This record gives sequence, C-alpha cells and structure tokens, in this order.
Amino acid sequence: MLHLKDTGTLRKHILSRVDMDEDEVNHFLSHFTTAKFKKKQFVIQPNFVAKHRIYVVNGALRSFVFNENGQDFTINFAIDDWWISDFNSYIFQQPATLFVEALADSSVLLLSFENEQLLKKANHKYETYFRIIAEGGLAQHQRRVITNLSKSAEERYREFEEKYPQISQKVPQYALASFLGMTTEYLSKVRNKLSSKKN
Amino acid sequence: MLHLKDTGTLRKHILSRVDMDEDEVNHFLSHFTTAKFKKKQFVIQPNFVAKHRIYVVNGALRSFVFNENGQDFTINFAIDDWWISDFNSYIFQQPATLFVEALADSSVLLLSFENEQLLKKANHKYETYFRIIAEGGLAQHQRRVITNLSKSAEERYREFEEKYPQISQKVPQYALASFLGMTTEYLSKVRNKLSSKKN
DNA sequence: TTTTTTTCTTAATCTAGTTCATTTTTTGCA
DNA sequence: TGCAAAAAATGAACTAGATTAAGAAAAAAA
Repeated sequence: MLHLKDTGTLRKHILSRVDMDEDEVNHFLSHFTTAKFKKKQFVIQPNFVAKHRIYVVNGALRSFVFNENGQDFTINFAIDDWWISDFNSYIFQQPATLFVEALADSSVLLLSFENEQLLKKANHKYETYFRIIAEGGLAQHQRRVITNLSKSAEERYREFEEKYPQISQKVPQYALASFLGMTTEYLSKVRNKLSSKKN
Repeated sequence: MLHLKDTGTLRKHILSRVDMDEDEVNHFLSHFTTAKFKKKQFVIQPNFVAKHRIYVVNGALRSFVFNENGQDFTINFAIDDWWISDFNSYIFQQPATLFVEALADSSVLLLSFENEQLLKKANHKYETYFRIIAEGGLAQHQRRVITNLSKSAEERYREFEEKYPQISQKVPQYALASFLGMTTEYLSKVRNKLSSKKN
C-alpha cells in the first residue's frame, strides 16, 4: 500500500490537468507501485519490453542509446515531477531500444502497462490524462526537433541553460552534451567561452 | 455536407485504431470540413494560432521554419493518410511558429479546435482516437530524435529512403535535405555517391 | 514554343564540431 | 583520509558537412 507522501506531487500533476474528485484520484493512484533506484541502476534495458511508465518523485533518470560505434546518446532526462520511459517500447509493447538509468538515487512511481489499460477502461477522465501528457510530450519533442535542426551547438546549450537550469545542475556533463547533440569536449569549450564572456 | 468519397481513407484510419459503429464514425466525420490547397499555398502561418488539425486525403504538405539567417528547415511532411499541423500551436492554442504549406495540389480534411473539444465531450471513443494518434506521434518524434543524434547524414538519408520511398518521390529535394538535417548540396553529393556504388 | 523561374548538380574552399591524447579535478569508497 | 576511478578540461590535428559560386536541368508560365 502506498503512503500519501509518495503520491503528493503526482496527485498535483494530475489535478492541474484533469478535474477529478478525491475518490477518483485515489483510485488512479492505487494502481501505482513505488520503487527506489540507486545511482547507475538500470530501469529499462534494450531487448526487454518496457513494462512501465515511470513518474519521478525525486532524483534524476535519463534514457539513452549506444550507436554502432559504442557512443552514448542521451535521449531524455527526467527529474522531479516528470514522466519517462522508452515510449516506443511501452506504447506498442515491443522490445526496447533505449536504456533508462538512474543518474542519482531516485524515488519513482511505476505504472504497469496492464494497470494503465485497466485505468483507461475504468474512467474516461483517466484516459484524458494520458491523452494530455502524450500531447504535451509530442509538442515538446517537436520543439526539440526544431532546435536541433535550426540552431548551432552554442545556441542549443544557451537555450537549455535558460530553460532548464535545474537539470544541468543535476546531471553529468557528458549526458547533457550528448542530449544537446555535441561531444563533451565541445560542450566544455562552449561553457568556457560563455563564462569568460560574462566576466 | 461532406461526400462519402472524401472521408473514406480517414474512416479507415479511425476504424483501424478504435472500435466504433457506423453511426459513431459518421458523427465524428461530420465535424470535419473539406478544403483544397494549391501548390505553394500556406495553410498555417507563424504568429497566427493554428485553428485546425489537418488530415491529408491526397497531395503533400510540409511544416517548416526559417531560422534567423533565413534558412528554411522542414519539420515534417504529410502525404496521403497523414495528419499535420503546428501541434505546439494547435494543442495549446498559442501563436504558431511554423509554416504549413502545400507542396502539391492537395485535398484535406480540417478539424477545428472547437469541434475537437465537442467531439471529445460527446463520446469517450473519440478521445481514445486522439490519444492514440498523439502517442503514435510522440513515439515517432522520439525515434526521429534518436536518429538525428546518433547517425551520420548519409545513414539518415539511407534509412529515410528505405522507410518512406513514397515521400522522397513526392517532395522537392531541398525540403527533404533540411528535414534530414543537411544542405541540398550535401544531399546531392550523398545521393550521387550511393547511386554510383550500386552500379 | 520560348522565356523565366525554380530546383539540382558540381567543385573549390572553409569551419563548426569531432577525435585523440594528456592533464587536472571530482567523486566514491575502503 | 587517502587512493583509485570516473569525469571534466585542454589543446592539437582532423573531417563531415556547410558555404559559396556558377552552370545545367527541369518545371512552370507565358
């Protein structure tokens, strides 16, 4: 059984998007399990089907891939109050291509694919919530594609810093560099250049 | 009033994703308007709110942005049986940042934001459909981010050709080049290199 | 058909960002 | 607290892909 304290932020996340009464949110939240992950622990691995959507209560996770040369690319970050998974795997219940790992000790809430189906059948409002987060994620990914195509590495870094200052504090630089589509070395150079400009 | 012929492919698109009876699909489809766009015509423009989601019956559209240097970047294509819009603008009803233009004379079905809200209120199944297409779009964008980060320009082109041979027939090369994150000149070089390898 | 406009190709030059090798700093943990 | 391992920084050499420029081909317009 879940403790109230664990689900407080997710409760807010839901209520800020869909109008539900107390009982409805409670029923929704009762379908989640809690879990804790140690830093460097894997949550999802390639070739296994992603069984869960993961809501981060606190901590930091990232999803990433290796390409054929063994280089590591961060696909997404998730810190407090964000969702993460290999959605391509989760939604279609196909083998994952991504890793999801903890970047720091983290507490999460897990929703299994089966429980999600039960929820969507049980109450229209639950499905509305899933629609809204999918649409939000779609819009966000579209914005990311736009920046990746149309801005230079330096601009991408500057924009990220401005938009997500909390994240760049929490994650290692190599993970941020590959998320932004550049090497660690180059990010280091960019950072240096920008900070020397300020002073 | 819409003619049946116009909505046939959208009908199939819906029924392959959500189980509806005849009346339900008809009611859903009655909320769309038809439109035809001439090649080069703009469907959505920056600073105006995207009022519609656009389903392409036949033809070809693309969404794109200009960056501050006036370079043009294709964000998405939509050919027969695809949806397109500036989703960031449409979903949140904020001013668009993208253009959407017709690359060829096209017939489309338009769903206004207001009508979409009516539909979602009217029947649970309609919302299920919107959830499913949002999730599909999210998964697709995530795959795109992965390729853009982890593959070379040549590989991106090869994969695209393999996956969407119909599209590269239909769209101008400069639009494809910027979609794949490279210049027209470089795409031309890549094409040449690959086709000379084959012979 | 001819003219005009748009798209595509080719080639030379250039550069943003990578690679590789080494050093310094930070982190974790016995 | 000290030491090994991981992460970050630095710099030099390199390259994938951009830029520029000019001509050829194709498509649209007249």
